Amino acid sequence: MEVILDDTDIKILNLIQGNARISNADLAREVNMAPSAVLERVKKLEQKKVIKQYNAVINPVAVQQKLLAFIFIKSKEGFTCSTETANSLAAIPEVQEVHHIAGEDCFLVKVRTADSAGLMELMRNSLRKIPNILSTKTTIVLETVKEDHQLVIQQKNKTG
Amino acid sequence: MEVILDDTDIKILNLIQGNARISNADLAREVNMAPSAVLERVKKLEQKKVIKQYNAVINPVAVQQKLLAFIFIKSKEGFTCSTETANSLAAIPEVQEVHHIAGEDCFLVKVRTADSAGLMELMRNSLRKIPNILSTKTTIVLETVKEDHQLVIQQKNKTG
DNA sequence: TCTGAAACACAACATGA
DNA sequence: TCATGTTGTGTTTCAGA
Repeated sequence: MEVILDDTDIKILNLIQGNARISNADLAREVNMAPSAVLERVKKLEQKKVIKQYNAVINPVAVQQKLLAFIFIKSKEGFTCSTETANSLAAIPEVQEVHHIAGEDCFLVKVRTADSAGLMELMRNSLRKIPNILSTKTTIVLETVKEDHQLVIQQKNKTG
Repeated sequence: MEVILDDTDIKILNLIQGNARISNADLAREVNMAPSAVLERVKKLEQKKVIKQYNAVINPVAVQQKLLAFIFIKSKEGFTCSTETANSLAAIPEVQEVHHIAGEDCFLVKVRTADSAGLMELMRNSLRKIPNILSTKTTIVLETVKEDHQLVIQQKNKTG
């Protein structure tokens, strides 16, 4: 099912993606509509899964999650990269992202742990237990300059 | 400044990170406190930047952002990896993440575009304009199995 | 740092256009 | 799909412990 979004929807998405706790009343003021109409649109966007979730972004350092790493994983299935392996990776709480990628490796995984010892433990315990993993290649992040998951949502041309 | 979080704070963070729009009243019920006390804690967590932001997570496909890629970037400064280059990368709206990484390459960048043509355009226009970039190595994501930025926040032992 | 109370604002729903 | 109006609930502030 294709979702059709008009300019008002896009305006709402752009406002809400950077400030999920904006009140419906404020949202209504920003787009010059009645609150009830805006609420209806937001509910519809949630229902259609255009809005997937509302997250509070927490400073990892404040909660003792100081290490960030990307791990490239090669699996036995080679080209096929079974969803089973992918799901096993996804089930690890420290794993924030699992991507099936093009190229020699099968998966790219983003993990966050307290420190290098935590990463070691994760690799020894959680990863080792997943069958079909052939090899891993870990890239440690020294410093994160930007980490923002807001999308660039294009408004349609009003003259188009 | 070190931030001290007690178990109530951690409970609040765990609740709010998965549901940023939870009402303060519900939050208060969950932790068995008066709404005013919870509000005070949340405000403090925001002020201390433990909570950095409230985001709505938007389905990229619904807003025509179908391509996800990771780009490894080698820069002329080699080992130093100037913050200037990092900031130039961070300034590109399609760039969601910029990490300074250990190893041969300098930066790992996560980008989201409409399609491969959009990625091509980004590399030709935005990246080409940044001096000091020596080479890039792009990894295309075929399928994202998991993408969740919630942290694993550990509660302290009540018996400790 | 918490509770409790009180004023105000908002969310949510129904109705009708 | 939107505006208006009503009701119940939530937010926010303040005093006091």
